[in-house]
Amino acid sequence: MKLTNTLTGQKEEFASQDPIKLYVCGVTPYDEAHIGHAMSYIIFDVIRRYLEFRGYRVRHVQNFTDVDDKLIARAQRLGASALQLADGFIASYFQDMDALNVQRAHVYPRVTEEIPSIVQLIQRLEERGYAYAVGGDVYFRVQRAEGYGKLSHRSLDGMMAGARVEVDEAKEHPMDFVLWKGVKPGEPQWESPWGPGRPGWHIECSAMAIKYLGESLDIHGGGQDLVFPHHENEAAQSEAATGVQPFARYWLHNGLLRLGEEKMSKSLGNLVTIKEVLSAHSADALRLFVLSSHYRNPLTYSDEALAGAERGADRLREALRPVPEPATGQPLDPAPFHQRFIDAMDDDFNTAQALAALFELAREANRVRETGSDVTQAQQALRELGGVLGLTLTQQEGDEGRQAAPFIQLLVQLRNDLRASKEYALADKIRDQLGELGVLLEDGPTGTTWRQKR
RNA sequence: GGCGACGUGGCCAAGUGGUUAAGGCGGGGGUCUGCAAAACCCCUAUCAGCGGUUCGAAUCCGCUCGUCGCCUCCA
Repeated sequence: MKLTNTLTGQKEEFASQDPIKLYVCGVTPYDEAHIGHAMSYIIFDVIRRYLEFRGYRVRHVQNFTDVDDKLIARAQRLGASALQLADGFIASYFQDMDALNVQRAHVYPRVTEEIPSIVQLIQRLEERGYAYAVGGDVYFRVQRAEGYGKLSHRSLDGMMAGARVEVDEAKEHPMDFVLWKGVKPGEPQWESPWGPGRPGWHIECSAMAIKYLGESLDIHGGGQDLVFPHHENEAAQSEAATGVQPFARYWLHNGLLRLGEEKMSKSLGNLVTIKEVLSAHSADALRLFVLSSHYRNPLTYSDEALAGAERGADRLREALRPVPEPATGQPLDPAPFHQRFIDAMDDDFNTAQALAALFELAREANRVRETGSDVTQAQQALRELGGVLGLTLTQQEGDEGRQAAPFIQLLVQLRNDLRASKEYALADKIRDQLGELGVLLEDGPTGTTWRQKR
């Protein structure tokens, strides 16, 4: 199995360890999760599912950064506490992830509940000469960190040349970053050896990862926008504190979702929330859309693309229709498709190629079932491998659908009586009008079936 | 300005040195059907441009053009 490691910039053989220690950077819960988040968490969900499919055990930890400037600012604007605001958006986040069929991590540590470990880690850095206090703040001493910039492949000099580095008199070096922020009026605060305050941005991930997974991780993941400064700083301070290298053996980063020609991001305000997408499209469609390109490449969102993905999802679902009569022909052997799926996924999680194998399996199953072949094994394989990609491939009928079912069935029977007596005009009218209500009728050789359109 | 990624059919998107350049969506034609729908079959590209390396390149190198990302909060 091979995967591309941001640290080396190379596609490397994945040297297995069991259980695999997987840390994925979570969200700052100050707003609804958007489809950029969906993309990232779908990708890491698939990576985890595939590792498990390949027989590894995976211990998956994902944080919530529930103290942060924007979270505090928003809470103050709304007259709520930061904690309340975070609680609400965390609940909403879990709703979204459940709806997307994203498996839950084993642990979801929250910054506000991990302050002691964070303080301890900063103390360790201070003892080892990597941190210094100025006023109530504590900074990380970037110049002392050997190899700083190795993850994002840039040098301190190169970054300084960017000229957008703000000069702060308090800091020894402009790139030094804050580990502990001294308290400001009206902000959440905790006691510490440096006075009351709260953690800086990057330190929480180090503290939580080390606490729940140990001093060296197998895989650390997140969006490409986190490579610098977040992951760079996380790696630097973790290695500085523990002396263990590397902090993470494999760094995996997904490409960013774009809307039009720009990245979708909170600061640009060009967001589409997960809830908005799921009100119009199925989770399978969103997953198919995300997985149809390679996870490291950027992807451009559009409603048309989602609609296309929905059609594709429909086709896979269709292939799973039950076979009514007992099949007599040669059973379809899914093994070659199974193997193609594995070969694709083993190669840096090439989900696009893996999906191609599934589509071809679906087509082959549809093709041979018409000649009476047994496709139950093929369907089982499609279901299983689809499941590895987190696809449910089921029609999600709402409560309305379930309640309307007997009435729809009644209309279908009535219409078939009309068809039997060749009253096609009326029969078509029933079909058309049900269609307008979102109910699709299909007359097959074995009878009429119906399903809901989205 | 520094670092990096990308440019493949109408759209999305795999492939990264050598059989007929995956797959999805869309479009066209057909089979099936009372008609549809679904399903299936057939058709729909020479890989941004230029130059080079090589027996051979979409795939390696250089240049040009274009797009995007990071360098500041961000999955």
